[in-house]
Amino acid sequence: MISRSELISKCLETGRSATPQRMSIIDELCSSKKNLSAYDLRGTLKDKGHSFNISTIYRVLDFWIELGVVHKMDSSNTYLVCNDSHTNHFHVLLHCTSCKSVQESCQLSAQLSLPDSNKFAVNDSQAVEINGVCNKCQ
Amino acid sequence: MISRSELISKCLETGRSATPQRMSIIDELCSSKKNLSAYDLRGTLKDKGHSFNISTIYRVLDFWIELGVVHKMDSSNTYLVCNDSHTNHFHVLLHCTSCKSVQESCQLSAQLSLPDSNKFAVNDSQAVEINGVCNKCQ
DNA sequence: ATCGGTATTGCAATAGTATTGCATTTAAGG
DNA sequence: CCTTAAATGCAATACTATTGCAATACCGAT
Repeated sequence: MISRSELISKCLETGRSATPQRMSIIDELCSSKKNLSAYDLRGTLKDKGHSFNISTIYRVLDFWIELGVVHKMDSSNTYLVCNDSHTNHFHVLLHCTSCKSVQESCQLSAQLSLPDSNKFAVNDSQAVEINGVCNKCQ
Repeated sequence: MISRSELISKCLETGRSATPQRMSIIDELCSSKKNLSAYDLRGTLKDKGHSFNISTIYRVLDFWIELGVVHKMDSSNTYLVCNDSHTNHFHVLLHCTSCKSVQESCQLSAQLSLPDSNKFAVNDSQAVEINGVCNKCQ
């Protein structure tokens, strides 16, 4: 998982501030075992004494997405911290529809980034979601 | 594009009815040049004299998704008719973030369906979305 | 044709997700 | 410090989706 100092470096590199809100929210998402919705995140943070407006949550999530640190799972409207070293900005997330876990597949990532390159320019820093059943649940 | 009689056959095969609502909604989606949201669909149908409750729209869309005829684009909450012959139920949709067009990539579909098979069982009849810029927009 | 049971749809309330404009506060360099 | 651009708070609103129950339609058996 990405470290706190790496997160701060990423902010500075792009000339953005590592504000308390941004750090609280990413810390919470980093320490969560599972992906969370914006409202989930607001709830758990509120329980810990940090009350943020929902618009702040969304804006901060968008901020970390821009920096390539967070991915949104569109099929469930949840967010998760990208768990690799960010050398490859195209990720495949295997979402288990039974236990709801999400794992990244490096194998698939590598294959997907190559084909069709001259016909369709794949955007950076995106994640595709594939639904299925993980080996534990099979 | 799938024909009206094929659609009806699919209903009968699975013991479901091809009701007027189901046929109107799929007809509208078939004739649309682009993917539509549930509320878009309700709006265009209303303009043509068919007023359906929004819950009916959602239920009918779910019905066609179950039959593998419609895909949902989770990143934009829109729906589109699957434009191939349904021999392969795993589709990759290339979504142009510039012109919003969606095209299916058979090349990618074939690759994605194979790897990791013993570790992660990919669900049938799903579509993955990849954002990028199509060759027209480049 | 009619009946009866199941599937489907309508209704409208409600839940869940996300954005907006503007006021206020904070961060960070000079 | 002071300035100003960036970030956040607020709260209204828009957009997306689901629910429970009543009403209606479909369809096979009679």
